[in-house]
Formats: sequence, C-alpha cells, structure tokens
Amino acid sequence: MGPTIADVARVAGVSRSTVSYALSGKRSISGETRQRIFDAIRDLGFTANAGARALATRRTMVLGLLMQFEPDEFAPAMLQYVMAVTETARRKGYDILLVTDHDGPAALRRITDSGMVDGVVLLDVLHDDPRLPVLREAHRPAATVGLPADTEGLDVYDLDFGAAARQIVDHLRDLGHPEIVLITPPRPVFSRGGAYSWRFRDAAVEQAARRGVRLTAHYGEADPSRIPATVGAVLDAHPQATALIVHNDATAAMLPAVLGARGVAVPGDLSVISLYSADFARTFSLPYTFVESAPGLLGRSAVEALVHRLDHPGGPDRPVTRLVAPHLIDRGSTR
Amino acid sequence: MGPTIADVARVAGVSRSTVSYALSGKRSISGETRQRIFDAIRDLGFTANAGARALATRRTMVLGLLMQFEPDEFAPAMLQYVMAVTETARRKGYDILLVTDHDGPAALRRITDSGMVDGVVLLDVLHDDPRLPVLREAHRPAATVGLPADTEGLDVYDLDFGAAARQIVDHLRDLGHPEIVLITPPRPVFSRGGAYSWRFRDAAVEQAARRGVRLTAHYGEADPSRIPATVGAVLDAHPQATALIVHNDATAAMLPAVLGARGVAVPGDLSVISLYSADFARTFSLPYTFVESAPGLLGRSAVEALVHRLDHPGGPDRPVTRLVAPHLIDRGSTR
DNA sequence: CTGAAAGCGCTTACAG
DNA sequence: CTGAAAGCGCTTACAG
Repeated sequence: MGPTIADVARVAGVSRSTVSYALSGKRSISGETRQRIFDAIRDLGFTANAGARALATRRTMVLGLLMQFEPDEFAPAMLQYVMAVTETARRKGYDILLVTDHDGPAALRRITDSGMVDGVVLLDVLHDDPRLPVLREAHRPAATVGLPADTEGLDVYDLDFGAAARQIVDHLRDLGHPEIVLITPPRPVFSRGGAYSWRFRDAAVEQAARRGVRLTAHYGEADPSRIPATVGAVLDAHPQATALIVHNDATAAMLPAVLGARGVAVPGDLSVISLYSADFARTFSLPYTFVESAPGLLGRSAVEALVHRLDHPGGPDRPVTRLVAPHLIDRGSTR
Repeated sequence: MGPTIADVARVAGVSRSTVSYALSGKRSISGETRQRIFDAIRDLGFTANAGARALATRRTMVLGLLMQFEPDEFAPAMLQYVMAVTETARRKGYDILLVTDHDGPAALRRITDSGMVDGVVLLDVLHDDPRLPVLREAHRPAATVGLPADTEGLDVYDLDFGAAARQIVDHLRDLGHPEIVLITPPRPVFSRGGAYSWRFRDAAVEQAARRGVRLTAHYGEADPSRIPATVGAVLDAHPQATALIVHNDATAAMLPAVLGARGVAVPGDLSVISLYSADFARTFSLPYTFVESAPGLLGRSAVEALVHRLDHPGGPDRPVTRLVAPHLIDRGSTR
C-alpha cells in the first residue's frame, strides 16, 4: 500500500540498509545523509511495515492480553486492569492483542505459536489455571495478575489477600467488634479455583480465631438481583454482628442501596469495610473504609516485568512473585 | 522458534508450496499427500507464522479496536462493546488489537500505516471526530459505533436516539404525565461532541412540545459523588413532575439508592424510564422500564460489516449508516 | 561511514 | 496433482 523502505532509499539516494540503520540508530550515519533520509521519510509518509519487521527481527512489539469473562464476575472491575495493562504497554512501545476466547488454552497456543505476540499477560489466573501448561510449552515470557499454585517461570503479581484479611480483622477487633460477618465472592468463584476468594476468607477466619473474635463467612451472590435478599438474610442470621466485611464487588456496589432500604445506618448500626479499588469506589460513590485492591499497580507491574524480560532476553533476573501489601483507606465507615 | 513450513515439507516429502496449498485448500491435493502433510503438521506441532503470512498475503487478520476513556464516561458500560467486538471478530477469524491511546488520531495512523491491522472499529465516535480524517487517508475499511457528522466511506452503526426519545416521551404522555424531567449526559459530553447526547435531548424536547407535554432537561453529573445531590436538586426544582427520564448510565446505576434515600417510591411517587442495555440493568439490578441501548448488537454489526468489506474487497456494497430502532422493555416503573 | 546480499517464513503465479 | 522460484518489506552480519 504505502511507500516501502526501498522508496525511501531511492529518494534519499542511499541503500536500504542505510535507511534501516538510520531508523534504528544502530550505527552512526553522517549528518547530511541522515537529513536526506528523514526528509524522504517525511515527504513520502513512510512507516515501516510491522509484519516485515517482525519477520526480520523476530519481535512483534505486541503483547497478548488474555482475559476471561465469567458470568459470575463483576464486569466493571475488569476494565481497570485492561486499561492499566494497555497504557503501560504503550508507554513501553508495545501494542496489545486482546484475547477473550472462551477456550483460553487454545487461544494462548494460537497467538503464541503463530508468533503474533512477544509475550503475554494473563488476567484472572486460577489456582490451577489450564493456560499455564500451554504457556510453559510456548516458551514465551509471561506475567500474571493473580497467584497460581505453580508460579514456575512466571512473573506473578497479586494483592496479598491474606495480609489484607488480617489487617481488616485486626482493624475491626481494635475497634472492639466481637462479632463480624464476611461476605465472600460467590461460591462458583471458589469452586472454579479463584484463589483470592479463599486466601482472603481463610486468613480472615484464622485471624479472627486468633484474636478471639467471632467471624462467620457467607457466600456472596453471583446473580445481582439476589444480592439484596442475600445480604438481608445474612444480617438477619447474625443480629449480634456489628461489623460487615465485603469481599465481593457486586455486593459492594449495591450496598448503599441495600442498607438504605433496610434502614441500616453506617457506621451507627453497622460498621462496614470492603476490598476494592479507589476507582471502583469513585465510580459507585461507595463511602466505605476499604483496602485498595490496586488493579492499576498490579496491571502496570505485570507489564513492566514482562517488558523488562523481553528487552533483556537471557538476563539474570529470576522470575518473581510479588504480593502487594494491603493499604487500608479509612473512610470512617467503621467504629 | 517453532517448526516452519520447510520443516513440514521435508518431513512430508513434498515442496513448501504443496504444504501451503494443503493449508489454504486453494488447490486440490491427492489424498495420500494430504495425509502425509497433516501428519507432519501434527507431529511437528506446526503453526504458520503470522508475520510471514501477513507479509505474503497483505492481510493480517487483525482488526484495530479504538476506544477512548473519557473521565466523564461511565466505564462499566464500555466493556459490553469491547466484548461484542472481540467475540464477533474471533468468530470471523480475526484478532483484536486494542488501542486506547489518548492521542487517537496518532494511534490510528500508527497501526494503519504500519499495516498492523486490516481494518478498524471506532468506538465513542464524536460528531466531528478527529480520527476520521486520518482514517480517510489510511484507505482502510472502517466501521464505527456512533454517528459522526460525516459518514462518508464508513459503515456506521448507532442507536436511533431520536426515535428512542420520541418513543419514551410518547410512552409517558400516553400514561398521562403532564410534566417530565430529563437527566441528560454530563455537560462535557455535549461540548466534546458526543452527538448521542443532543440527538436524544433535542428529540425529546421537540416531541414533548409536539405532544403538549412539559419537559425540562438537566445535565447529569460527571462526578459520581455529586449524583445524589444533583438528582435531588432536579426533583426539588420540579415538584409537579411525575416522570423522570434518565439518559445517563452513571445516574441510572445509582438511582435506586438515590431515590430510596429520598423515600421516593417508583412508580408510586415517580415514574422512571431510562436508556441502557439489559446487561447493564442486570449488573446493577435496575428495575426500571428502559429502551435497550444494544451494545451487543451494535458492536457485532460493526464488526460484521467491516469483515464483510475485508472479505469482499472492491465489492459493490455502498457504505451503510444504520440507526437501530429503539426497543422499549416495560418493567412496570412507569404508570 | 556506507552498500550488496542473505535471510526471516510465508504465498502464489508460472510451468509442467 | 505437484514443484521451483520469485516476491512480500524489512534487518543485519559481512565487506570495504
């Protein structure tokens, strides 16, 4: 379609290799030649063909972003990861191939075997994620958001859900709450292997026991229309509970409406504390004290690790698993 | 990295061209040869290199998806378009390059001039969108979701916001409402050139005048935390109003909480009707009568039109502008 | 400082 | 029904 490097070479009166080197800066070009080349590039409106470059360099400068949309996940929260990944990638000179195929392993094999991407970022990684075996065969650098059971060869980033749970339980205990109710992610998230669900819950249960606090965990609803009834039933079942921990975006988003309808005042009647991102809180005007889930940081870190690995092939850096320390934002909804 | 077509040819004992033809099916291969080729492909785990294929065929089988994240837009609604586009593309054999650069025109030029994509889908198209001139120079097929002022050369899909407004006004008038309040998208959406905002509002105002109904339009809030106060102020300013039209996702999402807090019963005290997708309503458990905004249909249609054009280059089909007729779902929140 | 040439891994006229 | 060869548009040793 457009002009090729040969056109530029001809107009500038140099060889194609000289144009290529001028473009890459991989060897020095005399000032005057350089000038003629860039003039020609500008005049012709030349842009190097990505496919040809990829074929020659074996680098596409494209990253695969694999996400899955589970019906029991709350879509609004996902976009924050996507945005963080995309923007970081661009800043590092990479584009993003977005893959949402239902068959994640097959999709991964496809984009990787065909050389469409230099590396991949996996979102929504499960404890025993079926994409990981494929990834290991593919011999491509990869970073994940989410902690799998086997982190071998991966750069892994996730929130430290255990620490988050302990911090939240301690926070409530220090305020003197004797009985706490926890709403966890929906049951399908547990059975599917969404490890963050039990990492948080189990740590909360343990910490509560250690601190001598009564804590009961209940599954949140996957079906939004049932959230009000379920929250109501949970609160009814624990009339003595003075604090509620919400580890479920869908429930958190509806909580003001649900508690408002029940006439429950926060923190007067009930202390509420949750786990989500500041951006999420802003989008839904959630007034609760929360632990930041840090999608921006996690997405950005994953991409930066991946890019670093791509830009330093065979480098000395061991794959890293980083669990981000929780950060509690006190909005005054507990006391 | 992996095996190439030459490896397959050697193992199968045929020429590279025969392997290529076996793969593409563009000429007939004897049964036995075919068998040997596919055995070799399977044994070697061969997948054709996408870059090399793109270079030879001048088709990448990748579509660019350009979206912009404006801070005054409600992120949760965007994902539905992305999913529809991505899934439709895959079903048609295309992958998606997701581009979210702040500088849309530059990003478009980049992916298009470098031949990274065969065509593009533009989301959030403005009335006078700065990406369109770039697109026209690029000579690539493109489809949009959103109606620009100049549709020349584009396949354009959008909801018929004018018809939607008229249908909603008529619906309320038929129920006997003499005074209606409309909450529009935030003011920045208008000034930026988000044409759907005024297409809906102006049609609503006109239709109300035509029908002898009093209708007042107010800007919705871009800042979620101010939505409750703004909705309250709007209702206070129109104590006689018996019906509320909401054309703003952020406001709609918070409406149950806001109206609940004010003690406003729907439809007892106030009839409420809105404009969003069924999926959106489900995510936020919104119980209101609404006109379907059809993100799935629009995203899918745009991709299908684009793919059709790519698969039939130089075809006879004129570019099409399709405004999808509104469909009202009665959930009983008006009377 | 610069160029001629090989090579990246495919596809597709051209020939038989 | 099949193969040898040119070509897609780059990059990069190799040579000077």
